Amino acid sequence: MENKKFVLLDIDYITKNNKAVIRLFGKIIGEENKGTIIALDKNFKPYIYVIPYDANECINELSELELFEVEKIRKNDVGESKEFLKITLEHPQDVPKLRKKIWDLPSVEVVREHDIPFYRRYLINKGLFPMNTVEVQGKVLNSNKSSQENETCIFEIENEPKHLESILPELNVLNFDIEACNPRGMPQEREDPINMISFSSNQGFQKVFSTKNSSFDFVETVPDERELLKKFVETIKSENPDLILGYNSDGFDFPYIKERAAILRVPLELGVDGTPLKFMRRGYRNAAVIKGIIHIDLYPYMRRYLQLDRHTLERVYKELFGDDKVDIPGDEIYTCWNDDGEKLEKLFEYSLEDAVAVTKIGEKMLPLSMELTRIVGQPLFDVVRMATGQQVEWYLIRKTFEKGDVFPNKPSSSKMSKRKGNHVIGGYVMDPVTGLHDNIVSFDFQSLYPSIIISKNISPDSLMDDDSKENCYISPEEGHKFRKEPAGFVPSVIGKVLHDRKRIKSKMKQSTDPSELQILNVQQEALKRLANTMYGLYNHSSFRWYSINCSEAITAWGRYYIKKTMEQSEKQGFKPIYADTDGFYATYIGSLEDD
DNA sequence: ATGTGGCGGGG
DNA sequence: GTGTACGCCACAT
Repeated sequence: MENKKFVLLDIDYITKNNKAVIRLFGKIIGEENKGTIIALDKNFKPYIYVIPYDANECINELSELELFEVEKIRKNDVGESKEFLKITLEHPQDVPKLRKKIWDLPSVEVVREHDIPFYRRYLINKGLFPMNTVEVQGKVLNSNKSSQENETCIFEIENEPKHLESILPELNVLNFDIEACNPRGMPQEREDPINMISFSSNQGFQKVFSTKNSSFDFVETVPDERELLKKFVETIKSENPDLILGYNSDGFDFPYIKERAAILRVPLELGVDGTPLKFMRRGYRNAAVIKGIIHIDLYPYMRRYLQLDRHTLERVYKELFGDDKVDIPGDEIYTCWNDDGEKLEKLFEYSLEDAVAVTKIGEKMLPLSMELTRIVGQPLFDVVRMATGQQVEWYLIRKTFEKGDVFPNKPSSSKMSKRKGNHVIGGYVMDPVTGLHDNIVSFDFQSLYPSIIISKNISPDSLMDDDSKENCYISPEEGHKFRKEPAGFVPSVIGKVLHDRKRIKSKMKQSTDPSELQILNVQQEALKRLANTMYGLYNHSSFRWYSINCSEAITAWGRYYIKKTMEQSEKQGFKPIYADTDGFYATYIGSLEDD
């Protein structure tokens, strides 16, 4: 038996002897023996829940199917205690195969928790958090070749989670960029070769591989494109990064490399387990996947984080760092490449600068996402590609599991389009009084909606549908009612998030260490993002905890409070001149009464 | 006003 | 892979 401690980078499962085996990819830190590790667990089985009309009849009907185990269990379903059947299956792929059959049984009302990818289920149920340290017991493989049989690990989480600041510097981040060109526009992967591949890492590694010569010593010349691609593979192997970053690498660099490598028959066995680069469809875009290395495309990421008119690498770089980087307009790259003097040299510089810019943007932006990863509890690869709403949803799913409850299903597409037809009145807006104003004062509610959710206990599980008017909060206008006790699921989660944030902010006041301050600031920003996203989700058609009543109640109370505050301010001698949702501006015209 | 289609970004 | 998810603007109806 070995004991190993490592940072959990990634997770998946493979099938061995018809059984699912979870693989945890990690990086050993804080020891001399740094390195990649793959830990295996074959003792975890998929399961789903069923709400039966009649439990015994249902067990009877289920016995026709080949299921591993069926068990009666009482659980809370959005505040309501119900009898469930927990059905354990042999293999994750049995779930999509059998759930429809099970759902169609006469004694089954509904199937629940049937759409959770196996690795996510594992992270949640084992209480594991990617980008945090994990301790495992058992036989453990070092990377390369996973041919050994019957490995088992028993997992234990470290009691004291490591601080991000002690993990971040240990991670090796490799950044890259490719150059190709075409006289008529965008290079075509079928005809135009790759001319350069640039690398830059957070450890100071900088190199450009090219099929042309240069006087720069950061350029290494190779005889042909085949060798260039081999260098690409070799560099990733020798640098052994934990993360690989690019800019539009999901949509351009990796697909281009894959196509060129296929044409030139260069194997792209980049994964730490030796598997090739592959693409996964994730919603409307593809994501390039290298097993065991976290690939992050900063382009879609920056689009979500920065509200800009354009998101070119140049534009984003200027926004973050204020200064311009060397830029060559797209249509001049062909001319530069076919010049053999100064212009070609400039292209080498530009190419490396792009990789360096990616390094710098990564260093600035990644701590926030790593922090979110450690809160949300899903892999960094997934978290950086998720909309905030999805991050919140996975966070709530984990919280539901921790509470011991069953979470809601995703809505069917018909339910979703029905929801889309519902419209909720937004925040109160008062058109500005035109003209120049003196003595302007601004009034702001600090996180108005999260506060309302907590103080009025607005949650699907505390929503009342009976006629009683006892012990509840009644919303203005529509008159939705929320039980005062017990604390609802969403309010208590938001409450915890805001409480954690408060704790971090007070820690910030005591700290003077700039690097600690920076990390703490990132943490509180991550928590703020989560808290501020939650209210709007009640009105998102695909949200598992969707509730039009909750949504209406929040904005109704919001309008009520801002109007009331405006009235109060008028009594104190202020004249509101503009209001929007959670704050207003007013001019001071003096006390109305003499005193 | 509402529906559908295309695009971003990469060289 | 226990999958299939963006958000905005242009343009047409």
